[in-house]
Amino acid sequence: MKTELEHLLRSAIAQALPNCSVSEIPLERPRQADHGDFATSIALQLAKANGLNPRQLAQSIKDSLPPSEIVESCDIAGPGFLNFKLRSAARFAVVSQVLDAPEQFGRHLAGSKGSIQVEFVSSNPTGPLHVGHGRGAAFGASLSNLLALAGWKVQREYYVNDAGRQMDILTVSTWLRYLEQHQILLEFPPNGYQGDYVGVMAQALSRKHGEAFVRTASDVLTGTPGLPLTSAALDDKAREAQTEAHMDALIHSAKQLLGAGWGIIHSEVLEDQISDCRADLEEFGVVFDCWFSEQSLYDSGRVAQVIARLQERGHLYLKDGAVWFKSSAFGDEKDRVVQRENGIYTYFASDIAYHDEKFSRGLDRILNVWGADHHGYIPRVKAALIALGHDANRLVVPLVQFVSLFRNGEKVQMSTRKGQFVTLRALREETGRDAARFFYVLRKSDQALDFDLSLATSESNDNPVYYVQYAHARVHSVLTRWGGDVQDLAKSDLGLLGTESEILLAQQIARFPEVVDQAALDLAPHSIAFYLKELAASFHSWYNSAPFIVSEQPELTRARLALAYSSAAVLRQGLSLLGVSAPNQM
RNA sequence: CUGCCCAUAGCUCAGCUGGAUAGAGCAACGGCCUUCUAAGCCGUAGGUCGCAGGUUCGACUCCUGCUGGGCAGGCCA
Repeated sequence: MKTELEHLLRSAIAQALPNCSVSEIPLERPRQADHGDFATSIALQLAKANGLNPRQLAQSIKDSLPPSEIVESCDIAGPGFLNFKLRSAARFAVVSQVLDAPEQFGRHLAGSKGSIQVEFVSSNPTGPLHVGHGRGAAFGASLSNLLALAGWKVQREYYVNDAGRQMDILTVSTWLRYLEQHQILLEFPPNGYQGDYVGVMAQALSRKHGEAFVRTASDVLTGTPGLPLTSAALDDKAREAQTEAHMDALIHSAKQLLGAGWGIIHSEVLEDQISDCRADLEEFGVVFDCWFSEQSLYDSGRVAQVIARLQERGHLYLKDGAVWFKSSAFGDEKDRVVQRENGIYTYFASDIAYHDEKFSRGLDRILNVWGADHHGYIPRVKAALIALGHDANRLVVPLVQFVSLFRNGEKVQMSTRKGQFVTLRALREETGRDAARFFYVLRKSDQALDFDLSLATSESNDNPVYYVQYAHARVHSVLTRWGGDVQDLAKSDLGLLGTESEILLAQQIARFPEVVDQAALDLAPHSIAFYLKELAASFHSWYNSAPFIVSEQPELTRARLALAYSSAAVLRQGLSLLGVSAPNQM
């Protein structure tokens, strides 16, 4: 409908202004009904560029419009707007379009926009996902679905940080709990992982390996500086430094004492965390095509190779014993270390390798969904890509802001440090998957989110999830009451429709493909959630305005049910983008 | 100190890459169930779009400055 109008306008403009090339024609659905079904300000824009009177230009565009089946009238209004009113048949044509192929509505040919990778969540596999990861998961999954519908070939990826110190700390933490369970008592380091899941993994180690990993306390502590005493005359900074040094020494000691056993514990702990994470996300309706291992970049030599390439291109230099990347030459605010004084690569080094690997896959676009606290990291990654000769504009990094939980109007206190964070699993258990998925995308992603648990769990009309789902359930309830064959609805006489609320609802339905396109362009799944609320509102309003089933008028009944059924189909389609179910009964 | 994000109705937030009289949900007030699910609908009221300039036919939208809040600035990840 919209594209047809665009064609009409394009041909009219070509005739009215033969020498003018028009790239894009803005067509909007006016808020006010008396401004028609569609309006365009194109005459205002072209008048400016060509030094013409806007209203006169609008008139000549109008006069040049080719005849059309769909246009009832075209009016010039205000300073030079062109307002189009559609014929009734054109307004309701969308109903048969939806009924003919519900799954195809709003869908572009798969891959027609190109290929895109969405990397999201990518949390360290060092503990359960919490509510912050949940937002990244809900956003990334919904965005991926949205992009797929809009015609992108989408690759969903989770980057597993399975190399590096954090994994070592988790491994040591598990081992220390294991030793505890075997009566080897050591003070548990405050910077170790405190959660209960660590003890659970330790028990699993005992079941599988018995006492194979038991060592004496004095052996374990050999070579460590010990933990700083709380009463010691050290300032906070020095105490923290010693705590970290103690952890590093513990890791070193554990590797020495355990030999091959270290690798066994490390890999079992990792496997445990990844499978737990995967299961958690699957229950949340979030599935990945690829779990990409950071460690694999080291194993394949990719990290060393990419650093060598930067070296060859002359973008590295030595300073204070470390290897620096000259990122400031490519837009970063300062240079960054890629290889430490001790020879170990930084996280940044493997990240360069990872992004280089991504860029070698031949994807048209690459999205990294990151927590907003990582925004300072973007310039250095782009700098590395540019330095390697890539087109860094292919990389886009949507940022996801923080989540605060509220229960009964009070903020739920969370602190990652003390291990007091609410897990995604706990949130799902409290609110259910549908409410959680919907609430997460109810806010623009770059805006901090206050998640109202009381509202999400309330079975009241305040709850937007139920509001939308209820509209869908009502349609199916009526269809059941009617009892006819749903397949017949496609053959209904839609000419019988035409009340104000019916027109409004049909317009809402017709808007879906436009909303999908725009939301995909903006990387904004929240637009889908807002649209669904509006679509549901239009439906509920119509539902209350008149009964659908009129026993003495079977044809009218059929036409109305066709409209109702197409509403339900679009609601289902939209909800599925967000990973929310569309129940037939509530 | 520097960079990024945010500021819209009493509250929580939309506002379609510059358009017509700035929208929705809560909360407030007044109505609608012997009829397809009231988890619903209809109506009333509520605004100097943080402040001050600038760009132009036209600004919530773009630019500059200011105020107020969030985040980030490691040889951590």
